[in-house]
Amino acid sequence: VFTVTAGSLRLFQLLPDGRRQIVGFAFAGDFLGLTSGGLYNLSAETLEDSRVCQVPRAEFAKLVQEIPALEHRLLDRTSLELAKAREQMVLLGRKTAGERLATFLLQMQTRLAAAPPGDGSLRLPMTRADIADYLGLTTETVSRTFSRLRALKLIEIGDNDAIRLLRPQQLQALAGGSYPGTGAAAKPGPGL
Amino acid sequence: VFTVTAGSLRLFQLLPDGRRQIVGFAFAGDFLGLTSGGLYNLSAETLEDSRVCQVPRAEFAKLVQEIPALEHRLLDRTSLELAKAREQMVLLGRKTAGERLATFLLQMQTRLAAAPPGDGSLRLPMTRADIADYLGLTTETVSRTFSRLRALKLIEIGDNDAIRLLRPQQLQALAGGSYPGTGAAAKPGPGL
DNA sequence: CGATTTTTTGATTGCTGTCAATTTGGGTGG
DNA sequence: CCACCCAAATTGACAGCAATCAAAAAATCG
Repeated sequence: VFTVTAGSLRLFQLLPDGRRQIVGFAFAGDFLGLTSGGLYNLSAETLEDSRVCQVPRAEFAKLVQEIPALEHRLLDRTSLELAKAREQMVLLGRKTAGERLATFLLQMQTRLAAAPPGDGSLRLPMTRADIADYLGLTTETVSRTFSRLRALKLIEIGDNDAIRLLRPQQLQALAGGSYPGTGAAAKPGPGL
Repeated sequence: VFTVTAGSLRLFQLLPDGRRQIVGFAFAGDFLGLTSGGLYNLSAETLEDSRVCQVPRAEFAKLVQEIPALEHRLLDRTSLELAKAREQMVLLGRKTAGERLATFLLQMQTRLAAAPPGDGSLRLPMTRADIADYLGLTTETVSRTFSRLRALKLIEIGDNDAIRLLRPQQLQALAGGSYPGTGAAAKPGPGL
């Protein structure tokens, strides 16, 4: 069980033949390690010099028993992670390359709002290959799509990896926010 | 907050232009409704005649307060859902149509192991369109892939929607189980 | 049994992947 | 400080899988 205190990690799974899917990135303050039965392990690698706080699982379990509020918070966080995972499923299942990258940039803007180079730009700690494996694309497509967004004047790419979002509202439109359908419960189905 | 007591539902999100991503199916015994802040709503529709048990959110919250063990169970379930969502991200981001369908059939075999028509076959309650929107494909591709698997003698399709998995081990190989990478924590990154 | 929806099959397009080459950037050692 | 080296990123040409467009066949329903 870990907490990230500085830096950033990529969380991913591999297929037997080496294909990789990055299921998320972890930044300072993020929590890792709930495995629900030990199966379903994730792998994690640092993206840059990082620092994590490690807690033995047994000790953590004791801590949870002593402080019920902790479990409450944990459930809250996990539910949020689940919701984000589902958003990502929408992205991976239904969005085009341009929409994926726009969504990603807005995500990163939200996540990295505090830290980056002061001015409105983002410094992405991950490589194009990481972004590709996160968005279900290839490095080449990611690169091409960056170029296309730059040509459209939606973003600006600085000398380092600094990226500036020029027209957030247009990016937002391109990203295609997902919708809460018509109703919360059973509607058009056969019968209930 | 709901619990499914009979039947089955599809859980999905929509994009503004109508594209749909089904993020999961719910069967008898499944739990719905943790929203972590109200944002991120899912939509749900029945796939067949179904029955759910509805509990007002306020009442549920009280119940949770009274029974701490309930929250523990809830966290466990949610963690499991998160793990499954991540598996699905691997499918959506990195698997081919054939691999997706094979994975799906094995999933359904696990889920529907108890109920279906006694003999080893599955009765899928969802349409080809639902399957397509769950696997990030189109109806046509799903149909074609079913035909291909049938031609390969990996499955058999009965009169109704009954499907029999002929060679589970080959399907398993095709599905490409995902891997727990090399290490659990930071490895090849720059430094820690 | 006719009407409608769902599924299957076919023809073609196109987005993204693959293969390949070039350019850029960062790090190292002279 | 600069030349060199290597990894990462970009760009180009081409191929392929799945999407799209279209139509036929099958199943469901009233």
